[in-house]
Amino acid sequence: MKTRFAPSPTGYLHIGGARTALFAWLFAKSLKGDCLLRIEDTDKERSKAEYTQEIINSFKWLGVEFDAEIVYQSNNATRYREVVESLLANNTAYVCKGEDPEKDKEYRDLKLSKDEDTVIRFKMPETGSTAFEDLVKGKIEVSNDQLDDFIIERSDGSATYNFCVVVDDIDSEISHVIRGDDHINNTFKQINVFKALNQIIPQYGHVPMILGEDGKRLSKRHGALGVQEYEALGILPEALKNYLLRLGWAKGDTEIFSDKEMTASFQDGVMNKSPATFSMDKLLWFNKHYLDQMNTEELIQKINLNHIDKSEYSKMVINAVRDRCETLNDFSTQTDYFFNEPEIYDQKLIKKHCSDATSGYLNKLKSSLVDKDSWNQSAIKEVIDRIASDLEVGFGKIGLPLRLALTASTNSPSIDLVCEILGREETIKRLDSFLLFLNDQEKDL
RNA sequence: GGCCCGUUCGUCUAGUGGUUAGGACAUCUGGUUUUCAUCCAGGCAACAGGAGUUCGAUUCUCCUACGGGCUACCA
Repeated sequence: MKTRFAPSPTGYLHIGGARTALFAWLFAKSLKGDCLLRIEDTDKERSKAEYTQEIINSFKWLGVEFDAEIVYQSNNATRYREVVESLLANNTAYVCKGEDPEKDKEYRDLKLSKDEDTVIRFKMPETGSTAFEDLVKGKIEVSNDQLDDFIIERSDGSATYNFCVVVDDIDSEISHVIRGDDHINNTFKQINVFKALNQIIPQYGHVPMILGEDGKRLSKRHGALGVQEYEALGILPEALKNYLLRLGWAKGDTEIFSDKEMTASFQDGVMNKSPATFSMDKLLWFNKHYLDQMNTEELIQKINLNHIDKSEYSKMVINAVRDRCETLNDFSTQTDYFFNEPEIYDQKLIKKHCSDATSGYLNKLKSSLVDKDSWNQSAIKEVIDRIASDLEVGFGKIGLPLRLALTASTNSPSIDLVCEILGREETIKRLDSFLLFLNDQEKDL
């Protein structure tokens, strides 16, 4: 069996297209079949080669690998011409002059010759109905009088979408067409072309669309981000894939599916018939899950930050902050102060956590830290605890200013751990800078 | 307008002719905690509406409402 995904290169690959592709691909892979990528670039005005490249890159990143060569419809013009001729020959298509849509059918048996003022229309059956058994929606049927004689070849001699699709599906021997349900109405037209050509009609499965967080259909101009933008946001491909899979497909209550599990269980799950609303929150939850699973080396490689390398120091830093990161990008701000001394302190935080007494506390702490014989998390905690109880204040009166001094933030791992990782020298140095800063502040007041 | 598709907690969904209608995300509460997180425990919350079939419908049928799609010399 063989499926295909057929985007038109008129923009980047957005999340909806990616999901449809994922379903088509998974459907094929779960049945040990092939899935083809076909670029539908018959619209010369809007199709761009750079979009094609972007689409290809997006799939590469996602880990969706298509089989065989990419098919470009723009390469098939002669083939389409040939098939149009055969339709003309067996009288299932006709040349039409068509200024008036009402009168199109009057040209059906006129057998005009083609020129630059005419198009070629498909001769749709006028009675009966066209029906098919959809893989996800069940039986779908429409009366043929609803279908019109659509154009298959433009006046410039180029073929149109609903016709090209059929020719390519035949030539590529596509057995199953998995696509968005916005194509349901096209299916009726296409089925009739298959019939006119005397070819086997593939099986169709129409998957529902994705809606934006506001409930409106997701589109390029309506909040749909490109796959590459999720990458830029620090989303892992496995997280996006897993999330997309669960958006519209389910196998019981299971949420997490590895690549292998996806293909293994795809046929056992159920595809939903209704459109689903995209949720960034849930995507982020999947992302955190896959981030948690990753070992430190892998993580360092994926984070791809200049200051993070394979050193023990980097590893300590990563492991210290990973709990509070849900995207790859979060590691940037979360690790920054381990590599760069804070330069400015937030006034609001200073006001909130520091008082006149703070300098005194911190000076005491500093001298104890300087004298402390060992330098590790528990030893440092001991020192802070002791000073706090000597001074008869809570841990926060000392710990919070210390955190500010070292990280310029109120969001960091345990402060004793931060001290340990930073090292004694750096810790004292930052403490000194902060003390100086506090001193200057008092003068200003 | 015509045609096609759809409708279970706020969101993603499971599920069945008889269930306390289950899980996940979000949210709320509590616990752990030196901050922020993480983590753990618990709570709130749904079968669109109306007929019909049936001993019984969330489940089957029809209608209505609402949502989406198509209706191009776009794909």
